[in-house]
Amino acid sequence: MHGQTQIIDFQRLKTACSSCSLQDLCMPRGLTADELCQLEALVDEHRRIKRGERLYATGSPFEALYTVRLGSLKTSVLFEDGREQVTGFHMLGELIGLDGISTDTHNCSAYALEDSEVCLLPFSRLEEFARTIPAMQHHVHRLLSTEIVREQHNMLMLGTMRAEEKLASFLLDLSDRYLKRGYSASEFVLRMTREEIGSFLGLKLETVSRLFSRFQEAGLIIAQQKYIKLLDPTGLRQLIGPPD
Amino acid sequence: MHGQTQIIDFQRLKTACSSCSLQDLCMPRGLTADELCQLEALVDEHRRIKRGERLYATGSPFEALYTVRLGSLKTSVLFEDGREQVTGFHMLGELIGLDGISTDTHNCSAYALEDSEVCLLPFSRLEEFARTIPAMQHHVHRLLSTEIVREQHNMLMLGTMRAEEKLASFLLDLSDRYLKRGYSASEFVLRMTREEIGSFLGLKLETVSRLFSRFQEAGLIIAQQKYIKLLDPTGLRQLIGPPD
DNA sequence: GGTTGGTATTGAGCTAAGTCAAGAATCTTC
DNA sequence: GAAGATTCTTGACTTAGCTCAATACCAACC
Repeated sequence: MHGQTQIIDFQRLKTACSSCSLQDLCMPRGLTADELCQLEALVDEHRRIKRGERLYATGSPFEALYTVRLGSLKTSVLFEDGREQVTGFHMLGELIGLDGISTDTHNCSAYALEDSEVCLLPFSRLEEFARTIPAMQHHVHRLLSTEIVREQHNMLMLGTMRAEEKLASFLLDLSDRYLKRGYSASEFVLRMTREEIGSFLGLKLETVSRLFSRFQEAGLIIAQQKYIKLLDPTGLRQLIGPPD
Repeated sequence: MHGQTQIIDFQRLKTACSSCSLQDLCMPRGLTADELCQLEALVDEHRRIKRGERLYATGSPFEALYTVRLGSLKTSVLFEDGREQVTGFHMLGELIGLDGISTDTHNCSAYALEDSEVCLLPFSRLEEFARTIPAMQHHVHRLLSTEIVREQHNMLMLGTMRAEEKLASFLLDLSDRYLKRGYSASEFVLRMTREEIGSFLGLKLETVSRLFSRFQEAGLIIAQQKYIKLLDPTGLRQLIGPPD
């Protein structure tokens, strides 16, 4: 079993960053061939995570960042009394684990929403690399800062939006991200449950479910369980705004 | 007027990082004297902001980070339709502006809550510095990551807490931060309005006001407008948890 | 291929927090 | 130090979203 994993990992190593279709998503543009080569040496492993399995847990030692290579994950923070807040859903090319740098310990947990695969970037090596290549250094700073901005948007969403607006912007955001990855922007299959969507949006699962139904009645979407089709993205966009 | 400002700034420059009481708060431990000296060269200016004035605006070009040297600030993100979400209140020694790295443009705005003063750290120079001193590089990464973790906590708060819990943890957090700065943990004057607290917590100002009154009736605090005294921090802490 | 357990939908009723509004306290400024 | 402008408090009422509960759907796995 372990032996087989080794073999698979070794094969995957050959399809490294330079030939990876997600290169643009997770790595900076404008690296020289030589620099790209060094970058490849950085990614020392791929890891497979089965649906529902955990990639890392809150409190576990931080060693590496991960980029989603296949599938999708969620990250969530836990409160002492068991309450959970999903802090993000992550798809192809997206980077996770940045919160671990702070204390050398992961500050959230990451779970696979479906069978997934991630690239592993040992952070100390990334730091070394960044020291020698300014473009890479700046890229790391940008990645961290972009995560801060993303979370600020989530705070805006959680703090100021009504349920309807939250779900509409959630769907539009997903749609956008699928589009950027070459998938259909109007038709997709959700990888997360109503409860996870609810947790992310600060709503209860029943509310999420009811809203899906309401959006469907209004002719904005088709929602059959996890299957979603956006019929009227403009209409969805118009939902976001002052109640009026 | 401008001349005078120049003189004052020049005087302040002399009380640079090496003799600044906030050194531990905003800069990494374990720099050599020489490194500290280089660090000082980095901070090229102090800036005074009067109460209510803006330090930087969303969309303005990002050039520098700022550390609070005196007073306090708030940062907030704005939604197209005018809704505002306060993303943080920042006091002595705290660093702001990290969200600007992402797009070379500020992604939130910063306003002084009282007459304040900040140290200005030009980011490109900080990057240069970080390239030569690994401890500094790691410190920058940590700062960014810590901001991510802070925002994750805010998301947890916004998404999962009841009004009562939000305000209790807000007060306890403030108390903590005052304590770390050598002020009283149990008695302080709020620098922000009920509306700003509400925006930060995802509540309306009336709700905040009512909660202050309720906490006071319950003997947990004394709240006379901006003056706050925590009578029973343990009681406040017990408010946070499942409704029971 | 039927059983089981997780997931989703929908309804009825409740409640925490919001809205609107009026008045009090405090700060600002001339 | 009086007038005006903010900010804060409190009350009465409304409502969006929650809770509880029952049923339906779907996927996984003997």
